[in-house]
Amino acid sequence: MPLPVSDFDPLKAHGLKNTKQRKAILNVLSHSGTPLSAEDIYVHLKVENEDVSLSTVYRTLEQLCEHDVLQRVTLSGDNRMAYVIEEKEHHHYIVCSQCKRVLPISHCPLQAFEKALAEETGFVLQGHRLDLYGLCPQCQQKQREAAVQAAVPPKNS
Amino acid sequence: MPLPVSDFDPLKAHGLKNTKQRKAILNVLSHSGTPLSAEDIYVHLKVENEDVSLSTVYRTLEQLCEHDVLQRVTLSGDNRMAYVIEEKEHHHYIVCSQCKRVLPISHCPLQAFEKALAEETGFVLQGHRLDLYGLCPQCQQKQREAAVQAAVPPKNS
DNA sequence: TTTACTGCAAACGGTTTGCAAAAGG
DNA sequence: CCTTTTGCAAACCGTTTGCAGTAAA
Repeated sequence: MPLPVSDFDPLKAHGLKNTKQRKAILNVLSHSGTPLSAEDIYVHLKVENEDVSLSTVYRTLEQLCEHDVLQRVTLSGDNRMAYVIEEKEHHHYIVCSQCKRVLPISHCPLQAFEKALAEETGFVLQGHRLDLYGLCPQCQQKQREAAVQAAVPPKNS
Repeated sequence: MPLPVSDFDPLKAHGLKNTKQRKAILNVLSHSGTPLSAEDIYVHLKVENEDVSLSTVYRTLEQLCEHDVLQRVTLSGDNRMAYVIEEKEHHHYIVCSQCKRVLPISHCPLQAFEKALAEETGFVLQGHRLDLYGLCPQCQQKQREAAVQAAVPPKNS
């Protein structure tokens, strides 16, 4: 359940001007559980008749990333950047390679690995990028149905 | 130690014509332990006075990926695609966020995690993307030296 | 000789930027 | 008012594509 944005105002908190456009962008992101691209946000706003130019979307997103209000992520099989409201807990995503649905994953399995890796390589670890892809239950189901369909010898037509 | 490309010819093996350009591209990749971008390869060839157009580089890379001779990877903090000779063993990379040096990591820690995740989410896992970033030993050293330098009160300007 | 391949230049898609007008504080 | 911020259009950068010429088999 997304909290109302107004509860803690990231714009005022960072000395940024409180414009209609920025509020609208933050509003879209705060109501989406998953990362959105600039274009996603742009069309979302268009649908809601909030008129914000694409460059403003880009500029706002970048600015909010610099202030650590948002986080940039890049998901498998998509050349675009995507953005989420910065969460306190670190987590990853699994993307359905068919319908592109994105599911957040709360647990990150890499702490132990990073520690071992640091010892082994001498690197000081600063972060990582992990995302997974697969078929979501719904698309598996569709695929099964299609297979059954194909197995039936075509009657007429 | 990179094997001579000629040992097993991926071009002939896949019914692709054995052109000078393709051999040159494969040669560059087989002598690089780490992923290279199209541009990387292009300039590499230019330096060696092998004249290959950038579009040919792109077309060759894509083709070889389709035939599973190469693998596309995308590394943190770089919007470009990079390419490596396909290895039998699955592995990942750690990138130095300062000097951009890339170090391959042989062990992948995600098998167990994927299994658990499949059970938990109902997804059929198809793959993942993981890369790590940090500071390499050399850049840590440089940073330490810089810190010492800064600690000394500036004598004469 | 046939077909695959190459180089060139132009197109493309996502992102960034310069500039003059508009709006926040 | 003064400073940000905005919208527009043009630039940008990595990548892809159409096409006419070239080279492999």
